[in-house]
Amino acid sequence: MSLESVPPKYAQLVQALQRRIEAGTYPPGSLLPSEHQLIKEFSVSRPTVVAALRVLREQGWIDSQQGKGRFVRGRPAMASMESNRPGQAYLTDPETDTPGELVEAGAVTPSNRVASLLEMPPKGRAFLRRRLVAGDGEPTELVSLWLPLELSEGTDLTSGEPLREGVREHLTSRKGVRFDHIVEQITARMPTAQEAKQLGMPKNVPLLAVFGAVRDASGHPLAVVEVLLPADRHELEDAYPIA
Amino acid sequence: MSLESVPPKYAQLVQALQRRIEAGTYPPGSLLPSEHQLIKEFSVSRPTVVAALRVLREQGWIDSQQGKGRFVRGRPAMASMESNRPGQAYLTDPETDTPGELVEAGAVTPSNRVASLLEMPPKGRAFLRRRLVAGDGEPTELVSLWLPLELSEGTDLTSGEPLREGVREHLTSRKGVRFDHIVEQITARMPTAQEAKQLGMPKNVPLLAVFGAVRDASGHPLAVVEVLLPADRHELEDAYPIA
DNA sequence: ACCCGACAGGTTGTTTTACCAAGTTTGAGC
DNA sequence: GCTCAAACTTGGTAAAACAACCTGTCGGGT
Repeated sequence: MSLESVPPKYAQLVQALQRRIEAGTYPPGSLLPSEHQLIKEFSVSRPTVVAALRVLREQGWIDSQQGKGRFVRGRPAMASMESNRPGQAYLTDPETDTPGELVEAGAVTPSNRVASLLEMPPKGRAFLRRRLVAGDGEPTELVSLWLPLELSEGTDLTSGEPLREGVREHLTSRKGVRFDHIVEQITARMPTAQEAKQLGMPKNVPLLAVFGAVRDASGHPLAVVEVLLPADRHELEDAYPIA
Repeated sequence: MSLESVPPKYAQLVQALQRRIEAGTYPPGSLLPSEHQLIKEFSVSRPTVVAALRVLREQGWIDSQQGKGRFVRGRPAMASMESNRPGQAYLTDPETDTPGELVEAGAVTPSNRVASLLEMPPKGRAFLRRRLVAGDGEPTELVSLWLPLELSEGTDLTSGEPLREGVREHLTSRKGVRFDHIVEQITARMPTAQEAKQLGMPKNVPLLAVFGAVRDASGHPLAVVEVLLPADRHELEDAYPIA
């Protein structure tokens, strides 16, 4: 009983072509062999070849143009670029992984913006956990997490101790909620006196404020994360393909 | 000579099934009709049905399980949220589509940041095209495009006239370059006196500055787009799934 | 000599028919 | 009640045909 099952033919073809592109046999910009040539070389049928080429196109390795052929684009550039979304790290990594200091944990009346992102009434109350994250011994980020009160009950978020697991993992196991996607808003503003003091930054330097509204698959808001970054020391970087 | 070409059958099937899922005919969690049932109902062949269902699965509408069937997951949460990347619109849409005013077009010595993103020597020269984009009769964005000099030669970008096609299309047809992806940096700073004047904004409001380095498939830089937004009037919004 | 259209041959895109393999459920027969 | 075969499901492969599109070549005309 051989446990290793052979992959489908079209998947084997995908791998073979990827290897040739990476090895330079098919350099970027060149024309790939036509379907008919691939059929002959690999002794497979046309649907198999087309299935393999469709995968390669959807993954960004090649481009196809009706009437002309298929062009090599090279290894998809986005493969190794992991999105470095601020706030996402806070949701997945334990607080004990990054040095920092808990500055607030308790029920508050959130700002209108946060209340709106949580889809709660303007003067209602929510749970806030705020943490000053340090890097190289200096404070660098002020991270705030707002939750509906009922989501915070029975969790370790209300304690003053650093979390030993990520917020996402904690809420999933304790409350059974499923994070699905984040709606992110980025804006800039001048810091308040308190924020400037906490972050150890000049008062005339703007702040980058990133709001992340965490939602479940149906779009219902679960939490809001705000990350405040002094603009003179940090910036956001991201990479994405052009359609 | 009917200009409206009919979409392929499998695409029609995709739309029909999407409408039924949205209408609740196929509620989330339920079992979709089997391939055979869909073949009979829509009078198409099995590969056509399979192609449509493959698209739906890749887009996250349904789940499939060999031997059991296909389950409805519901409208994918990210479907309607199109990434609203600033700068991307400038690259794809004709300048004549948006009201605005060309404020600069010529060779300059770019800032260190732009030179670095273009991977050119610090004191070299590049072509700059800068446009003040208006909305509701007020200036709202200052969009700048830097190109290596050799990429600007022989294009309509050097003229003072508004472009009648997108920058990407223009450069692709004239110079044969292929845009592949963008590396984006977001930062905030105070406006210069000239920027504040051009944008009609107070001098004490910060600017959101978005740098987009356009690259080809091999990572070679092709152009840099900078979008300046007054932070009191605009912010960036985006949505993305959590892995 | 030059230009332009028709045409042939190549390419990918879409659809159909057919068959086999593999996983799941059901029910008939023991 | 248990076993196992039949009937369902989706996954994969093969062979064929037509359509749409691009690019040359070969004309004929100017």
